[in-house]
Amino acid sequence: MVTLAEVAQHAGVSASTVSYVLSGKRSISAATRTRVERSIRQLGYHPNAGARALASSRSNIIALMVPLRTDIYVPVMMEIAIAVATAARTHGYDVLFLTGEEGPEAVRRVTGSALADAMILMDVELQDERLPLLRDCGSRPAVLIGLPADTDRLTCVDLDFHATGALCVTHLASLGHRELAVIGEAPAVYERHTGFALRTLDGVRERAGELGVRVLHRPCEAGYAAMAATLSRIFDERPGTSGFIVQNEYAVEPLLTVLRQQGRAVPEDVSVVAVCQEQVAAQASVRLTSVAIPAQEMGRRAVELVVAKLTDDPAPEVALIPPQLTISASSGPVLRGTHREGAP
Amino acid sequence: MVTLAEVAQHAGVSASTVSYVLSGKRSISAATRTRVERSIRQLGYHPNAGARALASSRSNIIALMVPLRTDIYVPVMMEIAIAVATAARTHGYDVLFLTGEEGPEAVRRVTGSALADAMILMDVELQDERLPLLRDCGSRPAVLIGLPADTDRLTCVDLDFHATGALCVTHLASLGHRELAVIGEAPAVYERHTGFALRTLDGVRERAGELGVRVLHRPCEAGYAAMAATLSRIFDERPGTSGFIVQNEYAVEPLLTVLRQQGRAVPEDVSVVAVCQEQVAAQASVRLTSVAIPAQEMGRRAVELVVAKLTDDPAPEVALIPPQLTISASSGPVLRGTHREGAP
DNA sequence: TTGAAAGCGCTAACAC
DNA sequence: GTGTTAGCGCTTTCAA
Repeated sequence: MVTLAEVAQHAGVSASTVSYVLSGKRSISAATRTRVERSIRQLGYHPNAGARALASSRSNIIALMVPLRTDIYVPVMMEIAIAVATAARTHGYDVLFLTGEEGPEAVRRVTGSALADAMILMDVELQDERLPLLRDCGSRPAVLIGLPADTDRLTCVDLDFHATGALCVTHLASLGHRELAVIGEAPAVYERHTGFALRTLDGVRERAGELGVRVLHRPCEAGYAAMAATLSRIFDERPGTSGFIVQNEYAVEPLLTVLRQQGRAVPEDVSVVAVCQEQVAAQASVRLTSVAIPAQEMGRRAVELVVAKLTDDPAPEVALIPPQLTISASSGPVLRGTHREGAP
Repeated sequence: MVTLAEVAQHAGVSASTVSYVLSGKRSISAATRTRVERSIRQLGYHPNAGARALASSRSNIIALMVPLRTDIYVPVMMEIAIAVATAARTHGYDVLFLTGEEGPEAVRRVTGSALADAMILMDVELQDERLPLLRDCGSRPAVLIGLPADTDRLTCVDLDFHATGALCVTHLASLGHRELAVIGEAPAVYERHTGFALRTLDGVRERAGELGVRVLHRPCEAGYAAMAATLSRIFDERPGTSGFIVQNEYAVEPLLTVLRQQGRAVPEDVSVVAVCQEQVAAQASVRLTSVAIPAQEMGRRAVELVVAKLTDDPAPEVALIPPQLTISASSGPVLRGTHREGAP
């Protein structure tokens, strides 16, 4: 293993000079810098991470806590995780991959051992048990991807799901739809008070109230059978339903398929607006009007906020990303008054 | 920050005693151990990771390199990653999350800086450019999830895809199918010589040769349009095709849908066997006869192998997991000689 | 069964 | 612009 001392000797300078060439924390003459850099390259020197962390009390590691659950759509989680890792590297950080399994204990362990300089948490619940810990140890900054109920002294990034819900309703209402249904995430997601699902619903209801349209909300498990059952109940209760908002990637294709089987054409008979990953909207059997989950941007901004807090020390803030509606083939104006029962 | 020295003082023992209580590397009297443990708890002590890494030259971190690509099914990647992280924790390791983006340079960086004690690589290609580096620095063990062309001095874990391909053919042939088609991964996956896709194909062809059945292989992009085109070509070329092997999670549902649209009933007219994640097989619109990708087991075994190499120093080995065929509703005996063109 | 002390490789004052 | 040096907090000989 090549050490800094060996590089220093090889270049004929002191250890601190090598260190400063590496960190750029003080000015170095061009000649010295060149010499040192050549030695580094020739010897294949890599600074020892442990030593550096010990001496500087900075590990250059950001911990990322991902949920273990798979009822929230996995590709989005992965897209965020990869965006975090990629963005972190551009700032000189590596990413430690923690699963939610350990719960709050992981926060204690990682901050306590100075393993990571900061944390990014995904899948935050409204009353998350990890939050008190994060609020305290202010020295180790944290950024949440998601929005808890109380954001006091917390930094958060998320899609503005409230605005997203409202936007979907506005779009459908503008096409003339007066009876809407929200096909939601699996019941478990609501039961554990996941912020994004509830906030979307709030936005939907608020705007629906303003515009005088009716809304029915139904959580939905993955799969075709579950979807068929859900749709039956919806049309039983509200036969006039003509607009769907679906926030559940696993439910998108089942929804389209079951509607087709029932002889309801999209968008002639019913319109569908999805809140989902862009790829899902594009590859569905009907190209979907949708609000995309900006996973990459969320990951990238989380890193930027973390790095900012590590560098300066700005006030906590909540960064909400405005939703963008992409209008495509699954939504259109109300065309027919009645649904042709049993039509092919 | 509480240090080991403070714990020692609080417990009235020397620093080394505290260290040995923690590591268990020498015997400690029950009384001393109790006293030290109490102090640790009272003071909320967590060993400093950097200091520990520096002194012991072990970081207790395993680096996991995940692919950036999303043409291989993301939920499987995530399942493996989570299994790795979970298994690693049970052995006292944390996981560093590296994306393939940096390529071989990441290997150099992580091993050079002693950031990680070992590496696990996913999405290995037949001729992977990271392999030479791994073979060299023998001190830092590596385990591949996947199988490159040359496994000399390398440790690998993977599903036995060759046997998987053979197993699928055997099953379909035993049901009387004589003309098979393989719906494969996206062309890009084959073009970059990804081992698992090619090995499956080898297994399919070998067994098909032995059993005298014909096989057509078609890579397939995600989406319904691509699938419709692919199926047309297959049935044009081999109208008698009655058995499908699909190895592409993104293609599963499109395949079933397009077959249905063409009036080909599953399994009455054609049988389908999938090589895919268990969840996909279970939630498809027809419950699929399939060989599951044992993602969790792969992740877990990769960690076990890494830990073993870190502990003892066993010879490199290749661990292939035998495939398990689950017979379900999508495969059955050949029933009809001819396909009813245009039937509903 | 325990303690004392010498590093591990690097950073960052403090000197010049 | 550069060198000297005192730690950072832990592990692990060596001694007792």
